[in-house]
Amino acid sequence: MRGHLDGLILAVLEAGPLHGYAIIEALQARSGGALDLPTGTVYPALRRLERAGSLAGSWSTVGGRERRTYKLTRAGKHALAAQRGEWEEFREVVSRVLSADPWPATG
Amino acid sequence: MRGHLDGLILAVLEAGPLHGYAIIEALQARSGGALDLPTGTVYPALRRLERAGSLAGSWSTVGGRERRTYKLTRAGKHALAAQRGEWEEFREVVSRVLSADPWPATG
DNA sequence: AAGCTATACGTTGCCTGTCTACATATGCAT
DNA sequence: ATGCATATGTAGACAGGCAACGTATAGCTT
Repeated sequence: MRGHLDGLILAVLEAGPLHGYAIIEALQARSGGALDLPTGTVYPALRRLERAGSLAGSWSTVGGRERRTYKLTRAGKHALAAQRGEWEEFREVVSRVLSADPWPATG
Repeated sequence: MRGHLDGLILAVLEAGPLHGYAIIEALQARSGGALDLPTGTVYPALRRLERAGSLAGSWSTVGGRERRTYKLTRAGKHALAAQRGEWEEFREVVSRVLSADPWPATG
């Protein structure tokens, strides 16, 4: 996801807290199946976001299985807003350069 | 530029061959000043693209200064088309997930 | 002549993010 | 017992991007 993973994770947690496995499924669902991120990508990212203060994690046991549920912190919401802004800017710049007319100064 | 740099470089070379320094300036111009890429980013990328067969480089001397001018190869044009396709997909997925309604199933 | 800026090339070495592969454990169905 | 879905995680490799550094010429100013 080339540096945009953090934003995506924060975005799916905006609707409410989820645990890691559910986050992977949520990303899959929201992307229409396009995003199938391996645990080796997502779990470290969650740790990273927690360490950064964007997420708060807590353990619970559901049906004999251990779960670590993450929720957005206030800082996380700000981070999400920032990520959305940065994404818009990034998107615009890349789209502009990528689709620039190959004919310089036609008229 | 997180993995999209190659596409941007190929895109500015679509209009015609340029040397490294001019590529940096072209990216700056096309992005409205947003992109100010350091040489440590661009020159290795050019080498990489040449090694990959997307660019063909040639030396020349202009005004006593050495220049390495790069032009798109046929493979490079295909690579550019592929990059554009990938970008569209990437853009759609990220935009969708990032801007997904926080209210699941409103009605 | 000395110094500065713009032009033009490049490398080295670090940091970060991502992924593959591996490791662990439970519940449930067969 | 075997296998699958659920659920967590780590270790190690790899690649891209960047800051910092290094080299050199042309041209202008002082």
